[in-house]
Amino acid sequence: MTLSEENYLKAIFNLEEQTPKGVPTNAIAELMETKASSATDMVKRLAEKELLQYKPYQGTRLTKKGKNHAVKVIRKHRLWETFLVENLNFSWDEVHVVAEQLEHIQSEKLIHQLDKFLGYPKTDPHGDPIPDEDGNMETIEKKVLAELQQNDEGICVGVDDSSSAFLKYLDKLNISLGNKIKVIEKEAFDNSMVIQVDENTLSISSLASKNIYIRKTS
Amino acid sequence: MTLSEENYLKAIFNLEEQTPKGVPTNAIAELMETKASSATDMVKRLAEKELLQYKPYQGTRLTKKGKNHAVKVIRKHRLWETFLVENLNFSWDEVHVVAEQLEHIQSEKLIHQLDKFLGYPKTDPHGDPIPDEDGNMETIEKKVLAELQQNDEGICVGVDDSSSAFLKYLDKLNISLGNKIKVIEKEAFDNSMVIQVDENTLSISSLASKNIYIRKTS
DNA sequence: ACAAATTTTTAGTTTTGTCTAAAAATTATA
DNA sequence: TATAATTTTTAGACAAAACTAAAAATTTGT
Repeated sequence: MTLSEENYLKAIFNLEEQTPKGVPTNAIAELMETKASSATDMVKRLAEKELLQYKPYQGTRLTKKGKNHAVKVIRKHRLWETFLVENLNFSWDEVHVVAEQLEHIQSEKLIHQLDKFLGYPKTDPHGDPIPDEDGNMETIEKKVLAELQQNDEGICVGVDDSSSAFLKYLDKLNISLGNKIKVIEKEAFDNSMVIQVDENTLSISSLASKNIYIRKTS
Repeated sequence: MTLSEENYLKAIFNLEEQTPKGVPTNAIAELMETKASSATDMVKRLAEKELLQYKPYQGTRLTKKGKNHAVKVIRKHRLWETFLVENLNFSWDEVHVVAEQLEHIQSEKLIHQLDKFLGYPKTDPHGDPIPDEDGNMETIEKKVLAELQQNDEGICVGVDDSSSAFLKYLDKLNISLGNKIKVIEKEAFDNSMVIQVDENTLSISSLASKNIYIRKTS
């Protein structure tokens, strides 16, 4: 399994959650920042290896084998992110790029021992669940902050980790995993919110509130 | 700088110590377990990038730029080996293969923080010196055990890490870094030795004694 | 010094993963 | 339901890194 194949597999895995009836080639190409023709080529190769099913023009679906492999890569990615934040003083917006590299290191023992070293963490620094050795992971019932109503309360359990600018912004607002968040006011006009984070009161845009995941507590 | 280029650079760096007047293409090919024609191709590419000087049929020498880069890779390799042994319960014969992969991860911050995390170690688990951020490393004055005479004493400061079988053998004999070793008897016939390792007395072949490095203390 | 042996290079292919441009299939629209 | 717009695939090229086979340069042996 090459590096490139692994990256495509991971991308397709992530896309499947949103498009359960066959992932379109274009979506893959976009996420991989490449051309549709390249995505077609790769999808064909992965189909030969029985990592996914592919019918021309109908999109693809990972096979069990492909899904297993993707989950393994995700497990590695999230364990490394945890290590970087917990032990090497990385901040949560810096870890992604490095973990993208580390996730491809091949060694069963390495990842087993890393997991043990970290104390078998259940979630990574962005609140995403870490699969165990058998590929099972906690499903964290999370809502987007934007969906909460006035006086609703919850705990920040995750963020959309795709944008490092966003993560830096959250740092500035002092919002991080585990914070208790209460909706003080919801502005119907632009969907902005006034929220209370632990003891701090602050205002947050609609866009930002759509990227913060909450586990409701009331 | 691709993965392959980095591996060649490292190989050439290691060969230069033994062949200071131009590294022959064949030697590179052999160490890289590839064909001479491939080595020629790569050497040409590295020469274009000014990482080494190359005149057809005359062998190559790394430039300062090439040497710098090679040392950086070696630094990463040895820091990772240290991490694997100290924190992830790897034994010294298992670390090499994994470190070969980890040494190619690109992140200044990662390696800086890893060094700090490990407490700025001076040597790796095989006793080889770890270069600092500026590329400087301790030169450890080491002799091969085979050269010692009867009643000479020393401390085990390194081993030839190329063979995992050898490292496993040393584990069985309970020889590891930092052990005090004394030559009890030297057999002229086959150059085998009877040595005392800490409190243990044992016999060791000529071949083995050529692969153990000692810092003499008497 | 000259033929033989060895080392090194060149030339031509292969594989992986990408690209552009054009063709084909699908979906949307009027 | 034709036609237009969009999506997807095919065909043909390219670059990196390897290979094989053959040619060229160097070194060795007598």
